[in-house]
Amino acid sequence: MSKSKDFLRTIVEEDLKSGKYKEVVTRFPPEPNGFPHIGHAKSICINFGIAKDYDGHCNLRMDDTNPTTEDTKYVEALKHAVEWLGFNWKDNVRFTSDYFPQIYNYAIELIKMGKAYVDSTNEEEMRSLRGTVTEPGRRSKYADRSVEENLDLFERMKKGEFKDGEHVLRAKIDMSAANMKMRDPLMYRIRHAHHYRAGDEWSVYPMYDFAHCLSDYIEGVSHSICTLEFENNRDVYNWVLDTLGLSLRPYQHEFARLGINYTVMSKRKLLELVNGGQVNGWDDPRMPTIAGYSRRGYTPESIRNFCDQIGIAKANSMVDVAQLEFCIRDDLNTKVPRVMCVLDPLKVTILNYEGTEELNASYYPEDVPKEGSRQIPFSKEIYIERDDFSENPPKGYFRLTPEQPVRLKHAYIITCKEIIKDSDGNIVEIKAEYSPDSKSGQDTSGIKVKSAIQWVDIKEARKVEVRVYDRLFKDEAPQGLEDVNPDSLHVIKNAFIEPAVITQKPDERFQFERQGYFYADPVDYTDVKPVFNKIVGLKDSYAKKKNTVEITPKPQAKKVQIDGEVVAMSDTEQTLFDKYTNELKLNSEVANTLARDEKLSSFYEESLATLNSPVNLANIVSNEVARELKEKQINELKFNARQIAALVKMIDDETISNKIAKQVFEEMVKSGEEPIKIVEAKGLIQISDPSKISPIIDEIIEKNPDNVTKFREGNTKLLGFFVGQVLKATGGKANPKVVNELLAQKLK
RNA sequence: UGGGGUAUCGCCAAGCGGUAAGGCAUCAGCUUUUGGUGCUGACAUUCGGGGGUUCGAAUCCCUCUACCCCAUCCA
Repeated sequence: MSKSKDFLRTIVEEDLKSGKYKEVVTRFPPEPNGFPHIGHAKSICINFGIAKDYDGHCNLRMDDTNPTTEDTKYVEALKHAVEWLGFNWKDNVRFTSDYFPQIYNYAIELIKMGKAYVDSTNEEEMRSLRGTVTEPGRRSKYADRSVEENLDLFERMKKGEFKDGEHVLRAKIDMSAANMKMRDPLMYRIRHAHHYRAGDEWSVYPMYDFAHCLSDYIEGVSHSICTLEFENNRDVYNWVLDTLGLSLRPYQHEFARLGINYTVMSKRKLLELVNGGQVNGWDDPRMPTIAGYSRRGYTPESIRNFCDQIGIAKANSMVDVAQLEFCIRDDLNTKVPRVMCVLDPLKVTILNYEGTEELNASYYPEDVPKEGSRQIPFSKEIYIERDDFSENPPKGYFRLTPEQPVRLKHAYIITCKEIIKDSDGNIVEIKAEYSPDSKSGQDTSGIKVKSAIQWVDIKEARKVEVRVYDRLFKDEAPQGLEDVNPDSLHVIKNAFIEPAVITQKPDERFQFERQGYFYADPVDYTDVKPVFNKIVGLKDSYAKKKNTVEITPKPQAKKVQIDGEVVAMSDTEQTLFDKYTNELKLNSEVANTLARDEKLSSFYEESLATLNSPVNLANIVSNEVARELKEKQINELKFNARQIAALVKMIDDETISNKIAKQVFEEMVKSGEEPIKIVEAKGLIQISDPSKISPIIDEIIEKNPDNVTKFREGNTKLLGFFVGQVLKATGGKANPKVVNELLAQKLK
């Protein structure tokens, strides 16, 4: 649990601490128009996870405002996905469609306020009136309709008096807004369609932008978490709630959606796979759907863990599928029984063995703290994996060869005596001999083997079907069907497994020793015809080494960045720039910053009138003041130019250090207090007396012997560490220049 | 092109002016009757590029670049 907090949890914590909300309420709000995939899992883990972490609650809400795409079967799949992942929603499942009456009333309220109007422009014209990203839009002629007319029209829209598309209800915001979403967004459209839940009651349906924020509000949601593509919609979200005067309301926060390499996540592309027959339905074990992972054998824990590991941020990213595979291996490693299964059988006859015996074997290796064992039948004729014998072994081969004995796991050591081939030269059988005194657990043979391999007794083994999956796409960032891997499914009809797996059924998931993790297919498995899905292979450093092709070292060409052209200065800016560099001796960068920004230059000039310290003044104005002026006007600032001059005066006098000056500045930004008062009140006067600083340094040096050694060994960047420690100990008041000098002497 | 975002190791990702966390992947070594697991170690003199401010910058300022989102009566 030492994991650092993500930005959402940081926000939630702050909001709880500040008392903005008493309780955190989140929601998972999918539209029930498709099957949930692992991207939904991320969202589920975030929303339910945050609610759980802060003792709040999370609702499951179907965002079902579009009657033409939604269906009950998706509602069920979504509910099941949340449950499968191990989360509980508060009370019943919510439906935006249940809020239709309330949402409708809010629309009426907006009309009455003159903030919404019925527009009867056709679709095409509306698009052209909306303008483009660079050109402002124009309002339609219907925007001036009276409140009464709007009310009347809207009611008749609801009653079903108009055809689809004849009218819409729009918010009256700003047709020239830079944010396209704010150009009088649509709030209602006419849809004469049957809603899977609301039936035929409604002829008008609210749009996402209107319904979502209100649904969040109605449910008392505090943190409305969604993906990055809704960033632009946030302004509408806020506009609706603010205009309606709804207080104690939710705020929207966005995170980056999940991408995994060799995988597609879009509903449309997933649907193409299903419809195109590339996979066998939504729950095909190769699909990145919850149903697919579940059928494949992934555990809810592993998916949750994965969502935890990848973190939450705002950068678009592509997670390596290896991270997911690690999670399922990691989970199953400590849980699942080990059994023996031969996928590609090669017959071995043990010439010197007669009769049969039962070998006792634990289901779990020593490092897994679980109990349980079974009997494994053993006799003269067994199967081993074809891969585990090599007539002409490559270097570093640990398994059975004509010269090299091998242990049969849980049984005896065997040695190859004869290789039987068919007329084509294919190996069909191995004749071997066993060492009677090499029995597992009581080996006195003294024979050293390099490896222990899995095997099954031919007579007692059960035939099983094993489905081995490879990644669905051959491209790391697949675009569509053209990138599908044609060999993503291998069905092995004649694999052989030890009988206890079928008769004892110690679990549903197994590790087939040395091969990977497998899952009894929940749909097709029967005792008569057992079917197993391969969940994931074991890590295989031998196969990896073998397959290592000399990858041509990429040319590592350091990417050259081309600098764009800087906009030329205007004449006035140029004059100012010249004055700053020539008369005031500012460096060109600072002069440039100041000269190009009218707010900054005027602020600077004003401060200069009070104090003749052009360079220091310029520095603080072009750096610190610039930050405050980015989104504000000068008259919105709590401090003024005279106060900045007073602050700089103290730096010039060496009353305070630059570091303290920044601290004082922060305070001025917040309170507008006089800098001198702040310095006095907080006792921030700089300590430059070496005799006061010296003992503190001694103490720090004494407390950090390791770092002192490292420093003396040449790790000079540690000087910063020591300076930091001393400054921390003095509340930032020590004169850093003095500290540096002293430190350099003492650490020598 | 206006606006809104984002850039830290091969892939994720912390970091909020004072020693560049952690996970995955990779590579070594030890352990091992799974070429698994476990353990140990290695793996960013540097944070998209360039400048500036500072004793000190991934963090503050300026500037450039690249990528993502927005002009559905979808969500």
